[in-house]
Amino acid sequence: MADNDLMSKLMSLCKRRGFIFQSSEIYGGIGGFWDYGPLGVELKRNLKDAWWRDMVSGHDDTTTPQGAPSTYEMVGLDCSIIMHPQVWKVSGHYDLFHDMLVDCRTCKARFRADHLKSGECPKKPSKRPGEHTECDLTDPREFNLMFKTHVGALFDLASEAFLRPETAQGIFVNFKNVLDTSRVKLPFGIAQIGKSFRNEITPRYYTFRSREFEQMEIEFFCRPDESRHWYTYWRDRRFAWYTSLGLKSEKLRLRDHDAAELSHYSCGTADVEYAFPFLQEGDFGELEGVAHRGDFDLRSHMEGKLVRSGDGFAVELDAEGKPRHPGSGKDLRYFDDQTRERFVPHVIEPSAGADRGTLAFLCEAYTEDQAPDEKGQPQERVVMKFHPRLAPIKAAVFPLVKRDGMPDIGQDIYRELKRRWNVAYDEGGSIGRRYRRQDESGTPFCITVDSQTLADQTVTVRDRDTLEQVRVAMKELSSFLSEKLETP
RNA sequence: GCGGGUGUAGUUCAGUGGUAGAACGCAUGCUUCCCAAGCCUGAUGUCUGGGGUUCGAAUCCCCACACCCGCUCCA
Repeated sequence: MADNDLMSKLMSLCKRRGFIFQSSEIYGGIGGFWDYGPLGVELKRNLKDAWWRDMVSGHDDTTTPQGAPSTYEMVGLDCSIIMHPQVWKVSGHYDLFHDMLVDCRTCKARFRADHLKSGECPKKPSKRPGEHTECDLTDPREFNLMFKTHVGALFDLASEAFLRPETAQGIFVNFKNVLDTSRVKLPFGIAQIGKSFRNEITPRYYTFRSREFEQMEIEFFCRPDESRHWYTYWRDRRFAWYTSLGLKSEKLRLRDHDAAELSHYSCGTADVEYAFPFLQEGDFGELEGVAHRGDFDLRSHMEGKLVRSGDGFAVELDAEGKPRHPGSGKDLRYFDDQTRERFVPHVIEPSAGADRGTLAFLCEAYTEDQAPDEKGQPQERVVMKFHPRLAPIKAAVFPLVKRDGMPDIGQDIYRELKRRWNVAYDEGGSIGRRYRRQDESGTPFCITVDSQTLADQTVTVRDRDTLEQVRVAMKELSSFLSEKLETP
């Protein structure tokens, strides 16, 4: 049984507190698109920043990470959303995402229009679609899972272009540029964070399956004979990343795809999956796919669109024996100056959904527990237990009361801390109310100026999860928070 | 894409043809020395949208849209 109760409560909190809004809400909304509010944008940005820091800018390319075959390098990239249409023809997305389909109104089956003569109607005895008397086929309709647009003011076929359905291709088509300009040597990774667009038939599950979404992707290039080892390294490393940010391991799982499930390009894929509350008990939803893509992508962009052929891949040919979708013809091979070999590197692709990650951390953070009221009676409390690195607001500063100069001291502290972190200042309402407000925002620490502050320049720091308070000298606050917030 | 449900204040909801409501939240001020307190004052509604029926529609009818649920799909 899915936990719909939890999901409704989380969704109303996200609206109430400004994490997530429906896109274009005042006009009735638009299906499959979502906006992040003031707290949501901080949360999602923190997630992306943590990813970029942990995978890219903080990467140490002089030390072999645990579990890795060797040291490696890592660089970043930021590619355009609209690319040359040939990219999508060669990558296979155009053919896969762009079909004329026929639906049967009776049996609800869907067929490719060009497969009607070879397809099989699900009704028994087996016949071709349309051959049963009850069959009620629609006209062929265009299904385009890529968003189409036009480049330039002229709307004709030649100007047709697509919003990218994945960020990966931008990395592959820039492979040579990066090689030629950054001095990287194999093995190395190219990372990118950016928006992608898929015209999903059924957007569903809050922000989980959206039509516009953000990906955090690495294309990791390595020698073919080391690729298996790198695949397991990345698979395990990426799984561990989520637990390090607070997803409980029993709600996470790493699932290897079986052969039938593998994508057209992949010779090995594992998903990092999370037990979202909107799914049935025992079901998991994908946060990230880690795929072994072999040399499929670089080869495609050299030779043309590939199709499976025996155990490997071959360029798909048209009726005249020419490539159906020709590649760039550019040599995208890597030259190893130690071994004097020239070859197409293999690719390991850890591809994470930033919105799905954000949603998983929201679900994980939502907690109801008990906190005492002013009379000491336990009251229900809603608290978002974000990992400190992800928390939208890192600390809040309160004067206990609005007199005796406490607001001035509180504002001084606020201004000092604001130089390093996103910090809130609040003097409205009772102290308990202000604590609870920050609990729903997921703020890990609340700093309160009280009468003792006036005497000895210490403040109380209240812990979001334990409710415990410690006294800290004002001048130690910055280093105190630094240790609490930035120690992994 | 199919079927079911829902749509009223920021949130949760009441309102069944006759003046748009409650609680919480928010804002304001007083009080308050540590966990949603008390009191003051106040703001906030395209009743999802569009059509129709009616003297009159949040309420009845039709059409759309959005979200939730179950199938289907997930390259």
